[in-house]
Amino acid sequence: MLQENINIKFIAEKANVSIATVSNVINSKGRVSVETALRVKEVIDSYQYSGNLAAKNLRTRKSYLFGVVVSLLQPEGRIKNNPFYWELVSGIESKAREKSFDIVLKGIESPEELTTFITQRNLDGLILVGAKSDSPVVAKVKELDLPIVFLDSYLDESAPFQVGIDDAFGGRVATEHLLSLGHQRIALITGDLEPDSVNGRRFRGYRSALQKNRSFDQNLIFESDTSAQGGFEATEKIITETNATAILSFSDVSALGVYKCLNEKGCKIPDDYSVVGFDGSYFSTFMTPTLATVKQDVGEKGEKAVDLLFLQIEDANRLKQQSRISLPVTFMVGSSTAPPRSTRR
Amino acid sequence: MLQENINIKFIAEKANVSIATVSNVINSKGRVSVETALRVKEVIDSYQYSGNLAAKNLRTRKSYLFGVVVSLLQPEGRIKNNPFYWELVSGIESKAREKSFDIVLKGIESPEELTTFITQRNLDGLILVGAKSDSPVVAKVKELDLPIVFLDSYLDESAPFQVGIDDAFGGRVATEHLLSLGHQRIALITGDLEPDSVNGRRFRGYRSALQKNRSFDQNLIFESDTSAQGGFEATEKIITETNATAILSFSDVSALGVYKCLNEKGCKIPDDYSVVGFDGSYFSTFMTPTLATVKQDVGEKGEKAVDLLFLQIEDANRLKQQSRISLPVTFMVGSSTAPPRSTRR
DNA sequence: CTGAAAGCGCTTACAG
DNA sequence: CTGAAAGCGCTTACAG
Repeated sequence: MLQENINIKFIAEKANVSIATVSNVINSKGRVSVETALRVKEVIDSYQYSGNLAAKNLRTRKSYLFGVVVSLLQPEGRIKNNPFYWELVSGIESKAREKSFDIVLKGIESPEELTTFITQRNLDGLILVGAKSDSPVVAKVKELDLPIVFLDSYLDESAPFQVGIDDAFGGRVATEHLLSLGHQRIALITGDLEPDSVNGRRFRGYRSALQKNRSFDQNLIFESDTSAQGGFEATEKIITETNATAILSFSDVSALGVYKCLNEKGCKIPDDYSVVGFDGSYFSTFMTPTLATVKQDVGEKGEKAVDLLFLQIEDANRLKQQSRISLPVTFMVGSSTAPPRSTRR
Repeated sequence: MLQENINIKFIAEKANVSIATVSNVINSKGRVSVETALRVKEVIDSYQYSGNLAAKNLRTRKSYLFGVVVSLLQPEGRIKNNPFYWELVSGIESKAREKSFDIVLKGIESPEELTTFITQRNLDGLILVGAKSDSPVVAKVKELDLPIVFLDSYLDESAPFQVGIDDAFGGRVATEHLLSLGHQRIALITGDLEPDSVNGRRFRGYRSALQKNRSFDQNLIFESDTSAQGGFEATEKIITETNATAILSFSDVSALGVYKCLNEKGCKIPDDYSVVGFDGSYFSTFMTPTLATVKQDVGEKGEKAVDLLFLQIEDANRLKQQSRISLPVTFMVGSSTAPPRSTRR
């Protein structure tokens, strides 16, 4: 007694109609009488029939699949450790699910792998995270006739759909907060500092605030890994090599290392050093003292990216329209900042 | 000049062979002469042809797709905040990629959604994370004739393929560490305490260690959210309602809240309270004082799960074989534990 | 309103 | 060693 495959033909037979009618019912084409439709639906329900997407895909060229690519070409560390990716992917998935799209998560090691991935799977859209403007992946992908959204990237107009946050503003507002407290020497801990990157923009904000105040100093900038360890090592240098009174870290994760190092060296936060982070991670309010930070909504970033994908799918004309979404950030006051020691009494 | 679709027919024409031969070359069936194979390969390369998986899938019933499902039926908070999921998914993805499988990440809200997902996409395998033994999803999924691996679940023999860690051992070793320091009253902060769950097993380890020592006390157990906030709230109660000298948290994330609360109340770690976490998160060594914790390798858990999937795919006979992989955990000494105050001088 | 037929791009017996 | 043909499960003109 072998289980017959439940496919459209099986349903058609049970409902005494043709497979074309079953298809019309499923896709609500409306060219079916109400009674027939009802009967077909009943059969579908009773057998829990749910169609074969591969066959549908083959016929319609739609896969209902979005690719989410986190380039492995980036420094390995960032991928494994950044606690944000899950939140991001979570936002993407839930938004995609609303419209019955699935997401396939893919790490790639070369541009060719990406195009192969896209064509093999007939992807309906692609979300690329943290692509660098000069990356061969970006060049390759822009040639494709496919809805794409770049996340946390700063690409030129040839990549019309991008979602990010106001990084420059975040960098500026964090710096201005420290300036307003009276800090003049604000050390910076940053990841990779390419100009057209998230860090690059945050840096611009930092620099412009300081330049307005004539206190920008190249020697206070420390490029390190975006990780707790990276923050720790940068802080060691800051303590010994500079006379900074405040530390701005372009990620909360690094700020963990800043705290650790300051604690080990017997430096008090905020008495000896004020500290400001970036991201507004779930743990920032649980650090002691509470970390002042620039908060962003990572989940929403993912959701917006999916919105832009659907925009491109639903209205092909918009393909030409520029649409860079820049989500706002908020400065979160914490107990990790105070006026510098010299100005206090 | 419209771009012709590059499909198997196109390649066949360019190479002057039939599509059957192209197919045989692609799939290395070996029934093709060396010269022909070479010529075909050249054409394939020059057009960067990469096949259509939907068509292949339709024909062969293989999708080269694994589903990774994090049940949304669990308390919402756990999904969004747990920093481990990314590490887990990262391990799954990289292992799957080695054998050219892609993974589709899916949140589900009902058992029906899951079966629909599986049949629609013709999944070749499924990884289910943190399923409860009495969950309808588990019941539904076990009926299916599909390679499945349960992660961090404690199901009976009817679910032969499971991957987890030695939770009971972890709970025991953490407790014994505190006992050996002289602590008698060890408060416990745990998430959901179902018997057949990760927390349930860790609890068994905790309880058995304490019972052996005749110091198990039901009043020292605090069930709360697996989150920093949950840890914070539980600690407030521990301080005011108990005379505990040590706190064991079944997650490092909660331990963040423990630290926060103790700091706020002016309690010193480890002088007033010893603290032990669980998981060995990237941030545990960056807490001050360094958190003693039970370390697990989340990425490896994901990789092992994929291994078990391939085991089932490659050898259908093993479908009956029991194979629960329990990965080891290591106790990581930290600066967060010390003998209780009363025993010190 | 309904159904027969073609075709999406593959693989796989089968014949030669 | 090679190719013609059938068929996987759908959708979509098209005819009736």
